[in-house]
Amino acid sequence: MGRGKIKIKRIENSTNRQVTFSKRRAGLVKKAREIGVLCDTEVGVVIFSSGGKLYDYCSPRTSLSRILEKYQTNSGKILWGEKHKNLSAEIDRVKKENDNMQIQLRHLKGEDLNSLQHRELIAIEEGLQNGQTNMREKQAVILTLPVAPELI
Amino acid sequence: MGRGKIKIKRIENSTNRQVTFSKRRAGLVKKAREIGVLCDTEVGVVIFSSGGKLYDYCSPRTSLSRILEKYQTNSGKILWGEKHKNLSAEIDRVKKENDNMQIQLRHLKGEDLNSLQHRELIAIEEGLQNGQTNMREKQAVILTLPVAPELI
DNA sequence: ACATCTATCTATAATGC
DNA sequence: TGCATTATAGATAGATG
Repeated sequence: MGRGKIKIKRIENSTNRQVTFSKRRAGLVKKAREIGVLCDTEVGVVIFSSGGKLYDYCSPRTSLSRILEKYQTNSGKILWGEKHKNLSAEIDRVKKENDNMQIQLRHLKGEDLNSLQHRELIAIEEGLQNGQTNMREKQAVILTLPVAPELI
Repeated sequence: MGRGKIKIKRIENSTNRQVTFSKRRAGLVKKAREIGVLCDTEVGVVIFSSGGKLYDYCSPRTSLSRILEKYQTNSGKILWGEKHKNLSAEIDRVKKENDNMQIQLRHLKGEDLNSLQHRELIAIEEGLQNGQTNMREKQAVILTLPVAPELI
């Protein structure tokens, strides 16, 4: 539409490309607004220029966020699959750490020892003894302090 | 554009509205495709008809998901609502649990005791002694077994 | 409700300043 | 470089089958 017909393919001249981008972006947003009003629909448009700049439009009385939420429930497509996967993976990882520590704690308390090898029991025993040694040293320090331990 | 000019306001006749919706939706998507190709940009469009039906377009070689990911990093707006928040919250919760157990373990090993109150030290000491008691009982059982402990 | 047609309106490519 | 103009291509409102 204009003085000459153009082929729909990337405009090589970067100046022309930029100019056309501005014009057509405005046009696209205008059309989006119009269909929204005329047909009483919700419309969202997101455009990234090749320079990475962001432009968007969305019908009044709603938000991209809300439109996309609807999009997901309607299409069944998950838009943020990757992000969610990452978060879920982190949860799994942390929970596993958690379980391991839980078990260690139990062992140190003398619980759930039945499934352990002798070697492992020895290690725990050593851990307990180290702990007590350290603890006694600490207590000793406290007892030699000139004030009551409760106030430390 | 057409036999007559129209005002940009909701089309009351529902048949006309539906027809216009189809036509303009096609037009909008075509424009989106064109600006994408001509200007080498990424474009995403989401439309909900008033009947709740979903239509969308997105440049080839990408996906709405990717476009929206970019949208978020560029705009700083968060598009995903509850789900994401819930996952984040769970991560926080689990990590906190994690930290607490980490600390307990350290304490039982006799580390990081300096910041503790006397009362807390006593509790830990008791824990250690319980642990050792339980441990000794366990060891005693093992020692009375008819096979070498290593093979258990 | 759906496809086709066409007169008319709109968007815009090229141009000029 | 960016805005205003204008001739033309493209989109589409209403009509018709």
